[in-house]
Amino acid sequence: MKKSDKITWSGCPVRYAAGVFGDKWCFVLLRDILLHGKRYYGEFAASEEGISTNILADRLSRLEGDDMLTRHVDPNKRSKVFYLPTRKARALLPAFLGMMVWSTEFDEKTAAPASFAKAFREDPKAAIDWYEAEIDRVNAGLEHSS
Amino acid sequence: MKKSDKITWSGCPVRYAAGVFGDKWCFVLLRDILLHGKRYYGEFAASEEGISTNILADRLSRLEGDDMLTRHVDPNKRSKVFYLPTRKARALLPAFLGMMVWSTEFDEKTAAPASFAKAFREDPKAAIDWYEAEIDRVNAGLEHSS
DNA sequence: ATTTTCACTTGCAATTTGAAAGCGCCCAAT
DNA sequence: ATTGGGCGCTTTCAAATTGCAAGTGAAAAT
Repeated sequence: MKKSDKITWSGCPVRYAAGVFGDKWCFVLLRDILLHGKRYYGEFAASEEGISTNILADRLSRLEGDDMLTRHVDPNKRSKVFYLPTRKARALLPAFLGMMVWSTEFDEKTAAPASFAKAFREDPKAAIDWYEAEIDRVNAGLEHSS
Repeated sequence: MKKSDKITWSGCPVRYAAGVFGDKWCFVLLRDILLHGKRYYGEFAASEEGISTNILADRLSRLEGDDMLTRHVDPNKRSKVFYLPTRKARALLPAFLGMMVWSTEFDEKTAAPASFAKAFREDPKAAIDWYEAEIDRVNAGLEHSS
């Protein structure tokens, strides 16, 4: 029985969000996909945080099961696999960027430039659109695939 | 050694956020404080999700250590304890409400009314201000205390 | 004085995590 | 045709975390 099977919580939006990505590694994976343009299993495995492969595989399949990612075998090199964010995952961008703004304000060691928070606060929609376009750009080379 | 001691991750805003509240129970506690007006230990312990008291105590002290909450003995009844959200915790409201909007869109079993998401999307600032005012109102009766 | 309330703490079994090794598939080179 | 890597997981097992239940000690109520 997987952890997610036990979470039968339903109704409360915060519980729902916690069930889907209220977990250190899901957080990091979604960041890599939504903000860092990563798509391949190997790219996730190589992340700075050093996720171990058993956890990585578990979280990827959980996110797939939650309709956040779709799994694809690379048609050009069928031993490689990539994951694309669904519309549902992409819709998290505003909340994710909101968290980033929060971190840049309260983490004294933040690596994010102040200009990011400023830009987001002045025109959130423009900032979101910029990241959306990035996601499209990264996906473009992949989404003709099975 | 506590879990938070090991997370020496610094720099990345998403990692920072994950370190502070990227955990099911921290999520739920912050929801109770920011959105449900809960302040007392006993109120958290009685939450629908059934957090066990050892975990509750651990998360409360972690959040206190992360400067999200301050702990206070109730001066009117010194065997009771309450926790107040700091400015840092309150600053999470926009991101939290953003997550709620996301959940109401993608959780088919959501209990949140569609009107909430609609209101937030039409005027995020007004929605945030409404919750801020609620927090002030709940705090008002408590914050003269030690 | 005694019991009850309340905020934790402790003990312990069960679950989850994480580092490392293993496995099977695909592809490239020989 | 065979071999050797690269790659995406899966397995193993010890260590860390969780969660239930019971316990503790201070403060209130009786």
